[in-house]
Amino acid sequence: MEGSDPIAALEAAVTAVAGVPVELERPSEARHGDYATNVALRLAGERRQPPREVAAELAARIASLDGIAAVDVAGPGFLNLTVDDAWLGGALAAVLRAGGGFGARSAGAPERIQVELVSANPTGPLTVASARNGAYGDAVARLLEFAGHEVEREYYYNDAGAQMDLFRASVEAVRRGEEPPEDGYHGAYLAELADEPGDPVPRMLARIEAALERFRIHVDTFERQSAVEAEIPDALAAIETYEADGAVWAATSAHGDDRDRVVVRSDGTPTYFAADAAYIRRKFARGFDRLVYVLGADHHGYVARLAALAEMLGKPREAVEVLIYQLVHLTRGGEAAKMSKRRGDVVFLDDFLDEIGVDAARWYLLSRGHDQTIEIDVDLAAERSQKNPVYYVQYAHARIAGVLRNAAGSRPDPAPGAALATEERELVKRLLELPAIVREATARRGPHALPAYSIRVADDFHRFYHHHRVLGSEAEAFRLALCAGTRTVVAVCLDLMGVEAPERM
RNA sequence: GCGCCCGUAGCUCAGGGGACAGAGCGGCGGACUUCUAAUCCGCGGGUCGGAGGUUCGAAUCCUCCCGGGCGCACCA
Repeated sequence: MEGSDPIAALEAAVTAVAGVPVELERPSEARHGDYATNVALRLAGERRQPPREVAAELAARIASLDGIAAVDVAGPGFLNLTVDDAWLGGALAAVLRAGGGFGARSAGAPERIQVELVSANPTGPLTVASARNGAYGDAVARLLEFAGHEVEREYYYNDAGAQMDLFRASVEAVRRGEEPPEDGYHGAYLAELADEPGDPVPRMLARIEAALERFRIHVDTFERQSAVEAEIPDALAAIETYEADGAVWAATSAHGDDRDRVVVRSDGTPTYFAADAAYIRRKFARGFDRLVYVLGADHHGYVARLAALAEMLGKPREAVEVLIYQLVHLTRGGEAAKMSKRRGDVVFLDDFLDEIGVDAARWYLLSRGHDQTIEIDVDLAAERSQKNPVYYVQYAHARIAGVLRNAAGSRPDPAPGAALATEERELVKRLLELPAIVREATARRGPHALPAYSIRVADDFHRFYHHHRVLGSEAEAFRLALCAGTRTVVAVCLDLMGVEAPERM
């Protein structure tokens, strides 16, 4: 792993000198060197020595490390390291050797992980709210796979129960030429479902699956609520329950929940939470080490009760991970667009994709932290699609692909033949950030770091490209290697986001 | 009332203990005999919601307050 992460290797070398873990960061200012660490400031306290004194002592020893051109003590006691060109060349060689696996396999102990995503009931087409769930959940799944875990994507849906009865009744009403029930479903899609005979639910589900595939989300397994409900008695026997007020309760408050939850109503019917219990038990029985739920902010109350269920089933509560994303607010022409499925004025995923495209849609939905609500003016997103930064990044990839096509026959060589220019050094250093970016994005379940980082990569590449000729220059071999490394890094980022890396634009 | 999330540039948002706070869009002004100008370069733009606290050092951590979003079912 460290063999393909030059930064981690350098950090390990400096750590060996300092005696405590060292993290290198990239200073915002060029005069602060290539990499900086505050380790001397941290050590000063425990050594009861002035920080700059500690720094000076460490600097002398770090300066003799392989690849270090200079070490400066700055400010209150920062150590600013400058690496030499040969080190950067070696690092670039490591990127090229790793190829599409650069930054991958960071998981110490690979797990079997299930990511449950979208799980919208098939009572209508997917909306943009589900699109955020899907884009986010799928990106997290891709990150986990990239880290080396075995990941399965699952979609859970209701195929029986009151809402589905109402949905079927709404379709039936349309077939009879009547208005759907007052509290039923009303979209134009009902007419299409009514045109064909039989149960509309499987066809609605097929349409949803097709929309997800178009959105580049492949669901491995679909789980039906009716199948899960059949296992409710077994699940209730496996957890702590008691009777009170004529109902059966699960003792979730003993496991971190605010209160206990009813699992069987006083009329004898099980609650939705009873199905949750059966479902989570079934998931564990299928052999997953970790269960990831991707849920909207309106479900944040589930976190405690699902963890409680895991504990009651004898699993560590950390084995259930509930990822909460904030809601998507859509506006159209300044007016808030309604998101209820029972109204006709919703924005469906397919329409959204028609307007702004799959790449821009995925990029846009992933660009914000999942803890942040998103506001999208649908008209604006469509109108300004050319200005979406996704094209800026894709263009970098296409540009490189073009150069490499034209360079056919010419051999890349990551060893610098001459002193590297500023733009070349900056670009190499940028590429080397990928493993840390990916590790952190994975650990924090925050794929929004990827678009932010890939913009910086594209930025550094476009600047390099503008200032330096690749083909026919004296530095052609090195620059071709730099182009190849950049293409790899951009392609890895785009793939983790589910965005295409085009060869031409 | 209780719980979760969020207040950073005109707008949409990054940054989640370090050195003068960033990007995109929008505004203004420049650059193509060129491997792709979907590019590059420059200018302007900020009480990081407010007040305390911890720290050598706070947009970042803690407390309180203000403002916004979302939840607090024997619904699904």
